Amino acid sequence: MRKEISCHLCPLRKRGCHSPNTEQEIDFIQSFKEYEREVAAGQPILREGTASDELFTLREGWAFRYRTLPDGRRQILNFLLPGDFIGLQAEINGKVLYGVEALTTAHVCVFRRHNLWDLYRKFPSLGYDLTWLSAHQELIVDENLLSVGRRSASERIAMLLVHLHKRAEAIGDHDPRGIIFPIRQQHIADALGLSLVHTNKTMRRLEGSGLHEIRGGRLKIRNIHALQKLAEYDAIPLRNQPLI
Amino acid sequence: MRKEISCHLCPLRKRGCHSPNTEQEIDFIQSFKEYEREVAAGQPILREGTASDELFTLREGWAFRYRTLPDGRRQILNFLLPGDFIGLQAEINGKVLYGVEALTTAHVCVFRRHNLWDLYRKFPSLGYDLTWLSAHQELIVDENLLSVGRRSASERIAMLLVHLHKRAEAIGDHDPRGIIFPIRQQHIADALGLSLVHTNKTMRRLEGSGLHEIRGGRLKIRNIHALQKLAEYDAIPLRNQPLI
DNA sequence: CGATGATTTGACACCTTTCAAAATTAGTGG
DNA sequence: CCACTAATTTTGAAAGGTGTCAAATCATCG
Repeated sequence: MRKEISCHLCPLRKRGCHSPNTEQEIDFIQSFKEYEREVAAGQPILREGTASDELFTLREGWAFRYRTLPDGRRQILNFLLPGDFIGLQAEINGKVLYGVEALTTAHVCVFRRHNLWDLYRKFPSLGYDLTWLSAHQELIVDENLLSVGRRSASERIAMLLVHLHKRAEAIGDHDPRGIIFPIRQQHIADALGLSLVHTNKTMRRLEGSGLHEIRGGRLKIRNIHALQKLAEYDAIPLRNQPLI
Repeated sequence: MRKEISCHLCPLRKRGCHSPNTEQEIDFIQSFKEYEREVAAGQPILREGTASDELFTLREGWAFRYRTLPDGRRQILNFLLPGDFIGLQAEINGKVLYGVEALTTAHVCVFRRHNLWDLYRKFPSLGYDLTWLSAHQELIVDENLLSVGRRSASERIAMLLVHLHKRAEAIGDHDPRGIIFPIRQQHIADALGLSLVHTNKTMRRLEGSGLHEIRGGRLKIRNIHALQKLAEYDAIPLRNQPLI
C-alpha cells in the first residue's frame, strides 16, 4: 500500500485554482477514489483500444491523450496537466479509443466508472462538474483542431507554446527560468500534425527571433505579445475549474 | 406561436435510435424545453463569440459547428445531425467560442442554460446523459483531429464520407439513391483542413475510381470497403444515444 | 433564360515531408 | 568522474502534396 493523500488535504485544492467543494462533496470524492497510482514517464496510463473501468484525476505530472492509425501515425489530441480528469471520453463497446501516456512521473487518483452513476445520483453538483470538465476538454481539442486545420506551422507552434505556458502558470508554475516543459519536439510534431524535421526547423526560427526559449526542460516565453499575434490566438482566459 | 410538438410524441424518439426515457424524464424535458425554432439553411443557430443562454437539440435538419480565425479562415469542428445536442461546450466569460450554422432548414428545441442545474438536481439520469452526449461529441472531434493531423487528403475525404454516411443511416436515412447530403465541397474543405480546389480534385479522383457518387444532393457509397480501407477508418459503431 | 453560386480544370508556387547524416544532450555502467 | 550508448536535436538537399490564382463549365432558380 502506498502512502495515500486524503482528498481533504489534496495539494491541488490548496493551489486555489479550483472551484471549492463542500465537505460532503469531498467526503464523497474520497469514497469514490479507489486508490492512487504512480506512473513512470513514458508509461501508459490508459492503453488505446483496451477495456478499462478506470477513470483518473491527474494529481501530479504531465501526460497526453492520443490516437494512432493502424500504420502507426500518431496524433496527440491534448496535453494533460495536474487537475485534469481522464477517461470521461466516450467508450465504444467498453473500450477507450484513445491512449493516455505519462510525460513525467505521474500520480493519478483512480476511480471506477461503474461508480459514476452513484456520483450523479448522490451529488448532482459533482455530475455537473464532470460535464463541465468534459466540455472544457473538448474546448481544448476544438482549439487544436482549429490549429491543425487552419494555422501554418509557425502559427501552430506559437499557439501551442502560449497555450501550455498559460495553463502551466494557471496551476501555479511560476519561475523566472520559465515553466517546466517536459515535452520533446516529437510530441509537438504529433500534436500539431507536423513532421519532426519541420517542427524543429520552425522552432529554431522562432527561437532565433527571440520569441521564446527552451532549455533544460524549461520553456521561457520571451515575447508573448508577438507569439499571440503570430498565432492569432486569443488565449482562453482560465477560470477556476472543478476538481474531482 | 408555432406549432409545437410534444416531447412525448417527438418523432426522433420513434426512430428507435435513442435510449429510452421514463415518462417523468420526458415530462421534465418537456418543461425544460422553452420553445421550438426554425432556422433557414445557411443561417446561424449560434453566433460565434456571442453570449447566449440557449441550448438546443437539433430536431430536424443538418448543421455544423465551427470556429474561425480573425482573418477569416474557418475550421468546421463537426457536423450535427438530428438528435444532436448543441451548446454544451464550455463557455468562456459567458460567450461561446464557436458558431453553429444550419445546412438545411433546421428545427431546434430551445432550452435555457440557467435551467441546467435544475436538470442535474431533479434528474441525475439526464445529467448523466448530457455528460455522455458531451463525451460522445468529443469523440467525433477527436476523430476529426486525427484525420486533419495525420491523414492525407484522400484519406480524410474517405473517412468523412464513411462517417457521415454511417451516421445518416443510423438515424434512419435509408434510400437506394443514397443518403441526403446537404454539404457543399467548401464545407468538406473547411472540415478537413483542405483548400476547396484540392478537395475538389481529390473527390473527383475518388468518384472516378467508383468509390462513391454524389448527385442531386445525395451521397451514395459505392465501395464502402475500399473507402474504409483507404481511410484506415474503423467506423465508430453507433449505439443508441441519449436524447434530451 | 439571364444571374448567381457551385463545381471543375490547368498551371505554378511553396510549404511541408522525406531521406540521410551530423551534432548535441542525456543516460548508464565501470 | 569518464567512457560509451541511446535519445534528441539540428542541418542540408530534394521530392511531393497541397495551396493559390484564374477561368471555364455546370447547376439551380426566380
